[in-house]
Amino acid sequence: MEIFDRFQLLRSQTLPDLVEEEVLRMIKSGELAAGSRLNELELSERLKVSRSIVREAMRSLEQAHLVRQEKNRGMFVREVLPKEAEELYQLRAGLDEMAGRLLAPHITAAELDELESFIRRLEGANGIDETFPLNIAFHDRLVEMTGNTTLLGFYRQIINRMHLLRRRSFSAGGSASHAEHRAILAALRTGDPIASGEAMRAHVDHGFERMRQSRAEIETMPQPTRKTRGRG
Amino acid sequence: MEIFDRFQLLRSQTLPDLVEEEVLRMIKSGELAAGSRLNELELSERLKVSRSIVREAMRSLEQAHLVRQEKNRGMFVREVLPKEAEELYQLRAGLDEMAGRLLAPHITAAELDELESFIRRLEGANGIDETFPLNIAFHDRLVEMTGNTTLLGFYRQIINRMHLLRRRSFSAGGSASHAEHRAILAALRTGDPIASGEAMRAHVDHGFERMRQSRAEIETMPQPTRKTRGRG
DNA sequence: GATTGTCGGATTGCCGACAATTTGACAATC
DNA sequence: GATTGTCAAATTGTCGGCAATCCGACAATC
Repeated sequence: MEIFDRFQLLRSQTLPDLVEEEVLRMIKSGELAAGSRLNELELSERLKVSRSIVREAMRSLEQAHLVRQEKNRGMFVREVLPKEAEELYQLRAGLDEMAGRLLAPHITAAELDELESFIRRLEGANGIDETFPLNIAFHDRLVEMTGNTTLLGFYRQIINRMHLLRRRSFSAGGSASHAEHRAILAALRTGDPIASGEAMRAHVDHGFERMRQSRAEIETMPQPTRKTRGRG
Repeated sequence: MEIFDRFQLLRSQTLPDLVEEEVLRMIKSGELAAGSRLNELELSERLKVSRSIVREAMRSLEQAHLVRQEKNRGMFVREVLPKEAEELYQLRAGLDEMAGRLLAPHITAAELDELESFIRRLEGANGIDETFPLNIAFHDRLVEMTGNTTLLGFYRQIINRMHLLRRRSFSAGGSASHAEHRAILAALRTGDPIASGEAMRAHVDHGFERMRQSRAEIETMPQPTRKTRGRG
């Protein structure tokens, strides 16, 4: 690591930042399941920091809607009910449409190549453990290319919240998905904002339908629950 | 206040929540100007709480992009530069367009009346101190009517951040604005999602242009600055 | 006189301790 | 035996204090 990077790190990273990052990682990876309870003392001991640090980190995650605090009762990883899941999809569709509209007019040849490379890797990948992160990265990069960092921030917030959905199918692959990726790329190539936006929106809308299907087939809708996990 | 409300309050409100609320109010009201420094000790003494409480509240506001923390140097009310201002407007335009699309198909007669009442009051109001909060309330209520609480949450986050813009013109009135409100209402009355969405988007886009104009006339673009205000 | 070194007050980063609340178990009462 | 009262362990809410860092002032050096 470059000396300048370390300098920046020491200068900017506080313990609460690191704890927040770690808990976010645990939520994203599924290590911490939706609905599970977070014990302050246990967390602070595991990460070798004081409870104050953990509490600060949790405040941030609460604002991001990833955990919820009940006064005097503790913190819980949030559960996303079907209604909210649909709302998140609607929002993501809106933002992705925006991204397509914004990006199309000024995307470069190099960027088109980069996106195509993502798509090729996605088509070659198999198993959700390979496709899932690649798919996330593809869409993240596409939004990043718009140059609108505020949009990117909101987009990531939505994706983070979508990680709370039980099934990872919210961003899974499949041949239908691959075709849609190609359609997005084709639209961007023409430089048409409207067509690009619509290709993006269609992809998200179809993704929502695929999730509903797979959920309907495999499991019942998740119900709200107060039940906490064992504390061992 | 109802006994049940007080019960709910005691049950849910923590000190950090109250502090966060208060600082948010101060930022919105302009009591705390963008760029100004926040002294932990001073805040904690003024609000009669410990520094830990203030720090927790600030973590939340930081996640909401309303303040920024510099390690060992303090917290500052964020400044929104022109690039970010434009991005916020683009985002708001996107979300408002979404709101129009979502609301149009199922808006009720009572809701149309309510919105019209807002518009009439806006047309009768004068001075930014009257029009500003009314205008905010009108748009907030409209988004709320969509029933998409997740959308409403993101929308409010954007509006909060827009309060950091120096000139309140980001949501000011004017006869042009009034006409656009009428156009939105008319579109919603027809129940057409596309037309309603476009009316909403047009209103925000024009609002952005109005802000740019007034800023170009009156002041130079705000520059990034490290300078802190006096500490008295 | 401009640069560099040193120091002290002010402020933040972090921690451990105490108080308040919750929660489940068990006893008491009808 | 179902309800109510009581208690203790576990956990969270809040606080004040110590250490580390920053920052401006002043002194020293060239």
